[in-house]
Amino acid sequence: MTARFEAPREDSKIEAAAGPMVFIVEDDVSMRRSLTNLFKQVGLNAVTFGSAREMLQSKLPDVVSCLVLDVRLPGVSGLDFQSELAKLNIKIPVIFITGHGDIPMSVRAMKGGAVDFLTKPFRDQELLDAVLAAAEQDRKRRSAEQIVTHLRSLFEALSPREQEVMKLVATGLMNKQIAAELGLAEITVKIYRGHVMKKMRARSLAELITMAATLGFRANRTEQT
Amino acid sequence: MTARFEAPREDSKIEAAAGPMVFIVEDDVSMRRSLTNLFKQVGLNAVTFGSAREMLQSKLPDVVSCLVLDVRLPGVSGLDFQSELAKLNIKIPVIFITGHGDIPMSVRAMKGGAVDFLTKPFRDQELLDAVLAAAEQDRKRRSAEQIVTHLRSLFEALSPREQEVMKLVATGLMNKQIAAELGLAEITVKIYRGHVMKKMRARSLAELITMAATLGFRANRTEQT
DNA sequence: AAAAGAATTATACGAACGTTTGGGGTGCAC
DNA sequence: GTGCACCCCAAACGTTCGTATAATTCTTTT
Repeated sequence: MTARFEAPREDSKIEAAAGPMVFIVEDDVSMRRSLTNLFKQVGLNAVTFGSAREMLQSKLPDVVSCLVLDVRLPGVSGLDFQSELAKLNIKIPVIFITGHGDIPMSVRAMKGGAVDFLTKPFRDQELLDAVLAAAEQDRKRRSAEQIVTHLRSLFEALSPREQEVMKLVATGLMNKQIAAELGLAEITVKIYRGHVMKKMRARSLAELITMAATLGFRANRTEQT
Repeated sequence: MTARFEAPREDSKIEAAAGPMVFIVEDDVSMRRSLTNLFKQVGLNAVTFGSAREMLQSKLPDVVSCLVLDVRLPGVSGLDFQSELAKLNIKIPVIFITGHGDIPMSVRAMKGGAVDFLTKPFRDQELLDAVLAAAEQDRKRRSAEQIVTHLRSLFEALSPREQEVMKLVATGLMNKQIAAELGLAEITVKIYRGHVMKKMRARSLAELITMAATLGFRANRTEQT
């Protein structure tokens, strides 16, 4: 092991993508500070906001993250903010903390998909456990979502005809039937089908069917509702 | 609106399979009675138990149902009972009711998958709404489960060799490759494959692949964990 | 205007699939 | 021991699939 050049360790501009991020929406300044300290101590990247609006206005980085949210906030309440995030299709896992909670509040939060609902005072470890669980949940969701996003982009790169053919192939129709359905010659369908396999990078019909299923094309009447 | 004959309302022997059933586990006798009355009034079939053990000992009918569960019970607590049901793989939706609840309790219940957590006193309508939602949830779960159960029974009716072939077909292998994998002649694989299609009642490869996916056979590395 | 890509079809051929017909053998249950 | 299910294979034939070659038309991009 001779001494050699290595990539510098202090390139703090890259580390943004390192660990999970924790967003904190909390109006109480001292609480905010203590939360931030807690997270920094265990190496978590924490970013704080004083209100829901503040957080919505800043553009959130696209990394594994979770949200520690106070229920009682100036302006929109934490619970309403949770609904709002859902409506905006922002799927960040939420951990509520509150000093003045009640049961209906916690139930509403949990129904809304919250990871946890902690009442002050709580032990640091409780919050950290919740944050870690939330981050893990977000990581899984992202990795699943990334797959369908990738597939969708491949699919959208298909020509319209190719897309139609792919859908019908996934339905289980034969080339002949697809041709009839689309008013084409069978040979044409075969060619588009070949394009589909190449462009979707499917190495077998089984893979293509699986992709189609992932994209939400239903093959048969296996399930509904 | 002329008077006309209608199906008789009193055929109580058939109605067992009619609507959803509501199980009630509650030790307080007067509460039990009032709950029963409430459900009867809206045409729901209610069955009560005084404790968790009582309910576990009676054999539950296999119909759409839900469980209204008091948190504070003699013997096992409602929350422990919920865990126990999960461990026993009994997936009945649970609605908690309690007179002496706190937030950690409700959070644990909701994390455990409870549909709702109501504190006494609650409005009748609140409980009814929860029960209806729970029943609907159970109905969906059952209909989904029934499909995989059916598929599994078809799959298990295959001979061992046929099962192996089906798995490999679902993987996207060609007959030739399957033959090599299993040390068979290609023609043999073709024949088993034909059996698989018939016995699984698949009318196309696409359907078979979908079935295999439903049964949990993964085709490619599309997703994990 | 030329290039590029889409949509479309034809002819042709080889590979893969599916089924039928007709055999072999084993092992178990009645 | 006869029947039955499973296991295994072959020859043969027809169908379906996949791809290559080649061509026409249209639209869009450069």
